[in-house]
Order: sequence, then structure tokens, then C-alpha cells
Amino acid sequence: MGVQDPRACCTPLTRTPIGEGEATEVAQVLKALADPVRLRLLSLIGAHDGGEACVCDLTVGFDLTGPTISHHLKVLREAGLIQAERRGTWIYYRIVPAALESLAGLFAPGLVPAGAR
Amino acid sequence: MGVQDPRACCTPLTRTPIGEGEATEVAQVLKALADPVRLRLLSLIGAHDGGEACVCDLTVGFDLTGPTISHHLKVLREAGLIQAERRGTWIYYRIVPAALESLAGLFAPGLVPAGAR
DNA sequence: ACTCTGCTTAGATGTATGTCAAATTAGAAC
DNA sequence: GTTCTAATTTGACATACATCTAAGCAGAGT
Repeated sequence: MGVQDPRACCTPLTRTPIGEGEATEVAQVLKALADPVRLRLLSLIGAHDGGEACVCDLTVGFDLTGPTISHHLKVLREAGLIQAERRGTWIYYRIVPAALESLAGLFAPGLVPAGAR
Repeated sequence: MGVQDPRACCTPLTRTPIGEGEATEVAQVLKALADPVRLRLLSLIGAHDGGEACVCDLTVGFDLTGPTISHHLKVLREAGLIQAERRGTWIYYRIVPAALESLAGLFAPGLVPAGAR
């Protein structure tokens, strides 16, 4: 056989797949989203008037302690999905729209090739 | 205070947030995606000619053993993101386009309210 | 200054997950 | 049937993660 031995099973690449670095970055954001509680929190924040909610709005409706909710909010915040702002006694959270939009754009044209759609 | 005591901090809901059941389902799919190796595998499969790739196409390029790749493929398969088909000696994987499309549709109109965009 | 409330941080614990080596199944070719 | 290769399954292990209790921090009001 020659130098380049194309195995019978293998098909050639038609596009360049996602890089290792980008995959790690995207996975980090997705990992922040991949939890039922955090999905509900994100949805709850977005469902509130003005697109923002205080923590007391978010703790009710969950069978979880305050610290656990706080932990999940921190994960979402560090992933860049939400922002926190203190106003007097209460802290308000709001969604970062750009973060979700970039995720949406990732699946439609990003991963699936035109041929497979 | 009266029967319904709207706390000063809280804002009303303008939309119904995601349900507990749906959140659990979506989180399961996202959890399958939230791994750098699995993201790269999915992208690699989609990048191959015809939108499918055999396992030997997928094991090269990773510093991982065969069983580990096999494990990740199983996770993706059980999440409904890819399909496997045996043809002779080799097993070919292909993306399930509908699964990714439903994810894309989840972020754009699903979570972020119109007011916050 | 003291206290009360809202929220976060720190530490501990049980469970889930990514990885590998070894064993197993499945088909092809002889 | 035997052997060889392709791919998965099993079992073990180390790390990561979700959750709780207890403690700490920050503003508001007295």
C-alpha cells in the first residue's frame, strides 16, 4: 500500500470540524445549561416582567434551599448567561440575550452540514 | 398585610416559564452535548462526506482509547442526537438533524422573552 | 451601634461522570 | 471451525458536581 492508505470504511471530510479549544469553550457554557434547575431558573428570570427577577422570586417554586439556588445562579453567572445587579436590599438577575443567541446559532448552521439537512 | 402579599422586590410574571418535566428532558439532551469530546465527535460526524462516519474515522485525532470514544458515542446515541447503522464490518454514525434543530429553536424563541431582546 | 433580613460563601457528603484496561460480541476471510 | 479485526460492554477508579447545614457579608431601619 502507498503512503496514504485510505481505509475502505472511511469517508473524506467535506468541512473542517470544530476545534478542540472552541469545543471546550462551548462545552463549558452548555454544562452550565445542562441542569433542570438552572434551565428553570433561566426561564423564570426571562418570564418575569422587564426580563429581570430578584432572588426571592426565584427561590419559591423549588424544593431547594437558598444556598443551592445561589450556587446555581453563580454557575449561570460565571457562564455569562445572566447578570446580577444589586439595588438596595435586593439583587436582581437578568438574562444576557447575546449568550443565548450565540448558542442558537451554533446548532442550526454550525454543526449540521447542508447535505444532511 | 393582606392575603396576597406582593413583596416590594418582586415583579409579576409575563409568560409561563418552562415546566419541571420539560426542563428535565431538555437538560438530559444538553448534558449529552456538554462535553468537549462529544461536541467534537458530533461535529466530526457532520463534517464527513454524506454526513456519516465510521468509528475508525472518529477514533483518530483523539488522545483517548477506543472504549472511551465508544462510551461517548453511546451517550450521544441515547440522547437521540446520532444514529448508528452497521454495514458489514463497520458501524456508521450519522447526525439526527431534527434533534439539533429543536435545540436551536429552544434558545431563540424559547427562553428569552421578546421584551429582553 | 445593634439588629433584622437578603443573599452568598465555606465545608462536608453522597452521587454522577470521564477514563482506562480487560473481557466480550459480531462479522469477514481463510 | 479458526483467526483476525472492528466495536462494544464490563468493572474499577479518580474527579467533578448537586445538595445541605452552618457561618459570613451587606444594606436598611431603629
